[in-house]
Amino acid sequence: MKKKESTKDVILESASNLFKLQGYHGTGVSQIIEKSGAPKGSLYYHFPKGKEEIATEAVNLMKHHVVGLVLKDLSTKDNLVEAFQYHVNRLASLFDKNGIMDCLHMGVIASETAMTHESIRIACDAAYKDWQSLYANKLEEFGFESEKAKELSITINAMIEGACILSMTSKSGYPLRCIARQLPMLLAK
Amino acid sequence: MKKKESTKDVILESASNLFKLQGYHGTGVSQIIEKSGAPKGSLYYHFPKGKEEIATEAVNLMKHHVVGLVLKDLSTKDNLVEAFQYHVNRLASLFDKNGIMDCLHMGVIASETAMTHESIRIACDAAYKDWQSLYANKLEEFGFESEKAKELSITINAMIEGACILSMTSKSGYPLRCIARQLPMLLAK
DNA sequence: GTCTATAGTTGGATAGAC
DNA sequence: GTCTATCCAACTATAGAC
Repeated sequence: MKKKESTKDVILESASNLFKLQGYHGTGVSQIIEKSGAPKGSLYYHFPKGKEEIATEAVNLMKHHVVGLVLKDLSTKDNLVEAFQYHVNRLASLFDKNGIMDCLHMGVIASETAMTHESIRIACDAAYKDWQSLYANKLEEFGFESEKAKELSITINAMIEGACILSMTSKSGYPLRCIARQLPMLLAK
Repeated sequence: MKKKESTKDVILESASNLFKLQGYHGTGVSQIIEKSGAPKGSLYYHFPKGKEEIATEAVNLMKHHVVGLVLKDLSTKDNLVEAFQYHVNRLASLFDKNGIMDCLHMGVIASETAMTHESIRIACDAAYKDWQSLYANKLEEFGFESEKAKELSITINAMIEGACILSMTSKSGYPLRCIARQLPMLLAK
């Protein structure tokens, strides 16, 4: 049984893609309704609080999407370092192939709204913490003590976010591949 | 002899501060002229190509500012790891004190414009590469081979940019301090 | 070189018919 | 729940007096 995609879901998916690429202020409500095909009235029916509410829910959608992606990537290898390297290198390959950072880069919207739109900031914070938990779980699985695993998970999260920016700016997956090669030192016991 | 600050410089400094905090699309030309005190006519006299030209030159200003800051921070310690840790921890302290990431965070404007405003992208790319050169020089000074130094410098750059985002999102300098503590592993020989 | 006034467009948001 | 028409504020940019 195929689940019909509701108008709300269509709007949210279009919004999520646009926000990832152009950021919060760079994306207009009119652009969202144009891409989703929905009329402006529907949008304000489903999201009465307007743009900020759409962005908050779009961030939650990105969060769930990335959780799935990370879980899949990290479970492909038996070796800890190789698992994380596979994850990062796959992001690099996707970027080189598509020319856009179409996954796992929330940094733009997070930095833009951190000091001005509290509800979006909270959603971004929750997303980052969820991803870090996935990393930390994997690290503990391989013998890292809880506190150390937490610090490493934050470091890995930071490296990836930063490398996404450097890759976009230099138009090359090289920075991402570069941090992948430093993971053995970082995760040495 | 005190050098008088030209109208152009005042505009550029205001623009630079606003772009760092609010990003490219989040900052209006009207806001820049309001903060700088200059009238709109002057702005378009000094920057005929408008907002994009202001942003490009504002990024160059940030670049030079950070170059000075990095050179100063890295020269305070004789020990390699301690020098970099001092640098990162100082960013964390500044953030905790001021509540804003007022230095060394160009990620917002870089990601926002990477795919749409080529001249700004090039300016950001040049800034990142300049900072990485400073890091790489320090690393080579302490015996790292050229290629390895380059990869580490990119990694450090990525970690800092990413940690700035996480610190802003979580409203705490903790992520920055966290990556500082992982530097001994990363820079071990 | 400096400043004002304003053009022209797009932004987010709303009212009300269906 | 869906869609259209429309409001008003904000935006970038320009023209032209001084």
